[in-house]
Amino acid sequence: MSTNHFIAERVQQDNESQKYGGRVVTRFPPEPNGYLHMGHAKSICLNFGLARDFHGACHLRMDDTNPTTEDPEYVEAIKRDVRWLGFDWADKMFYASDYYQRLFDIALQFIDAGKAYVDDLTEEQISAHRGSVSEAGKPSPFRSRTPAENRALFLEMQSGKLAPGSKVLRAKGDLASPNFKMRDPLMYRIKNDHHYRTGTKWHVYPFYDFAHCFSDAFEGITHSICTLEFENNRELYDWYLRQVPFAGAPKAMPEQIEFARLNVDYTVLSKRKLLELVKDKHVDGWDDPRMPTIAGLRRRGYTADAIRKFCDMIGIAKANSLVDIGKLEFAVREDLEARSQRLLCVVRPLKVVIENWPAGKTEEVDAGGRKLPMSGTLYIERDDFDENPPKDFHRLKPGGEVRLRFAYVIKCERVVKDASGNVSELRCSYNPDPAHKAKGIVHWVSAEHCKDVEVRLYDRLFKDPNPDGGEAHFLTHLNPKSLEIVKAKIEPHGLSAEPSTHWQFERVGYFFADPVLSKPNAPVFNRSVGLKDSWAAKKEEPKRVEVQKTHAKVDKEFAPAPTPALAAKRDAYQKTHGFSLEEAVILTQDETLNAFYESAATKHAPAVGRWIVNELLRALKDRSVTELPFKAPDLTALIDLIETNAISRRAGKDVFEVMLKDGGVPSTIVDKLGLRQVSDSGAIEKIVRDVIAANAAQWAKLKGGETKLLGFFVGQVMKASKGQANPQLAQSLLEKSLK
RNA sequence: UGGGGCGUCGUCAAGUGGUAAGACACCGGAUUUUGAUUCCGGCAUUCGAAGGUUCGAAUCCUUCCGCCCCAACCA
Repeated sequence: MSTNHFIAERVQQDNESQKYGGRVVTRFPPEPNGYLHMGHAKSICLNFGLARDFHGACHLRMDDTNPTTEDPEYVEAIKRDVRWLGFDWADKMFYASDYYQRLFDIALQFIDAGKAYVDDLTEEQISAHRGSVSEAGKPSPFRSRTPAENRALFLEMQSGKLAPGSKVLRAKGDLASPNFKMRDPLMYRIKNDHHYRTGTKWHVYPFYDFAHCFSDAFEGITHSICTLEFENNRELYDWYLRQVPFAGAPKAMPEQIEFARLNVDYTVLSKRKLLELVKDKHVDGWDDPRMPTIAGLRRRGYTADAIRKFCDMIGIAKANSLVDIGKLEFAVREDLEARSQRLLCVVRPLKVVIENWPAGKTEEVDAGGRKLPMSGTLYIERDDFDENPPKDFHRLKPGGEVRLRFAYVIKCERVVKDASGNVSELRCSYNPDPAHKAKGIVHWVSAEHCKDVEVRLYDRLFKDPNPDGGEAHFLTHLNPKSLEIVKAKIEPHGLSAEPSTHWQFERVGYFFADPVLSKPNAPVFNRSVGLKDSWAAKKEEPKRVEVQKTHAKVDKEFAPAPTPALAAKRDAYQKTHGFSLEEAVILTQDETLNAFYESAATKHAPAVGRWIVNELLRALKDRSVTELPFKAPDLTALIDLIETNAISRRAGKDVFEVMLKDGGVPSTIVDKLGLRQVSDSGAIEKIVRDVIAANAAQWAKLKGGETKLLGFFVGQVMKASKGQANPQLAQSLLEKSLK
């Protein structure tokens, strides 16, 4: 797993700052309510990969807080799949259900502290009370119950005597928060179902948000990585943790980091949908080779190495994306290419009789180490013969020649057809000279010696690249031809294939001896993936739609100035200092910023204004200018240094960074940093010469006409001078040297 | 409509003011008794759009556009 993504970077930073004392603990937290799929593989590779690369640990935790949907079968499947993918959680196997008591105690703490209450509202009422995007939530009439009352009620919820849905425990959040997750989140619900691990001990079960953050904290997780849809939950994650005096909080609290979940075209990756496929028998179980589950891929013949390679290829980022399934297939082919023994197998046989073959003769031909029996009657692939072939067809055609792989060249003398006009047999002759050349090669088996074998040709489960995407239900996109079972003719050696072994059927694809369907001497082969077929691609007509980009011009809209006085200034600034409308708008958008500008603009007003618009705003983000460690006159002084050419603008930015961080007087900072603009052409000329010498190859390219390299050279000169050179001067000297 | 995110090649994805990485796909060409593999070469004058700041912008500022997520007693 490569570790150059933003999450690894965050972990690295935390290590450097010693936020967790150098500890790195991640976790993979599946809920045992279904089988793991490719999306989980991405998360597993990420979490275990991080732990490995940073010498930390990755916990495997069953996030089992819902007795209704969970099952021990899934726990076993999950463990098997993680292990198969090549990861080891050592002794770090955990269950959220083991934390029920601790979680319950924390809930009691919330209650006693007046931070949680038992609510009798119905589900619909709670929803209605939550408010909307434009209005705050309304408090539940039960929000003001006393801690004692809430405690008694919560204990009663746990007694088992209450009906599910009759009461919930809620945290007192912020009903006015723009984040719905904060509007009195639910902590516990009543469920009287049997739990697969705790049986009937519990009648209240914690919700995800409440259980997950504390589970992480209990285990000392440092980086709690989840998918994008939990971004809104992060505020609540942090909030819950801060409410309880806890080891590490708030400084070393686990941090939740989100990344984009995996989407792959021509398939679905949601446990709910996969469960539907299994339950409604659209596939043959969770490990059906058409399923994108780890178990399905494994049975299809995909390897753990290939899946890990695929996860490496797609990277980790925050943009929603739909990955081309071809990438997975590439990873699979690459891996299988190296590890598969070769076999000759004719999937759709066409009989070939070699008329000049000596009657009754069997010859053993050498096929790279193994022997292949050859006789006068053969099978070749139906697709390898075409009566009316397209241009560049290298295979068999009437009167044409083709080489039998590892054997002789044959020539098609006659085509035999059945009553309905279908080609039933080819009459051929062979050329006994093994050195005789032919353009194409074809695989074959001897009719007399070959064996019948069951081959399962799997194709993508859905016809549509994005079965989840459109209006239609995903099942309507099911590919009716996702499985074709054929009886193939295989060379005798093929029968010895042990279950779970990988093979390449030459010119056809990679196949896997099915671990459950195969019998001794009767393997069943699953097609893992076909060979890359550039001939098939060539036959298809090119289809490429040019997308015309539209360059629409947009008019800017600005909010009116907050006060008439500011509105007046807005006009005045444009007239007196030559500001554009948008610059004037920014400088008059609020009183404080405007006051800051006014008191800084005692000199070089346009430059001061532009600096505020383009530099200060970036540094400010959501802060106010009053929080800055320096005052308006300091900014004036900085601009003065730049405008009078005492320092370069580039150096001015460095000074500004220091001011932002520690405050201080610009001229003092300039002295401390040793920044004085170098406008002496002799000094710059020397730097220019050095830079040219050090980058001879690029210089040659620039001389050759790659003008964009000029910027690169200016940059190098700036760097060499520590930002002190006058860039215009540097550029003109470079241009002069160019001639 | 409030909030949280995200827009870089057909598809993923680096890039953090100084030459637009890499991979898949695609297109050549070489080698080949698998139209596979391997090898070599080509593939973003431009980063959602438009303006601006700067010697220099994918990166900083402004406005606009598009997509995803959030008002589950699921996780």
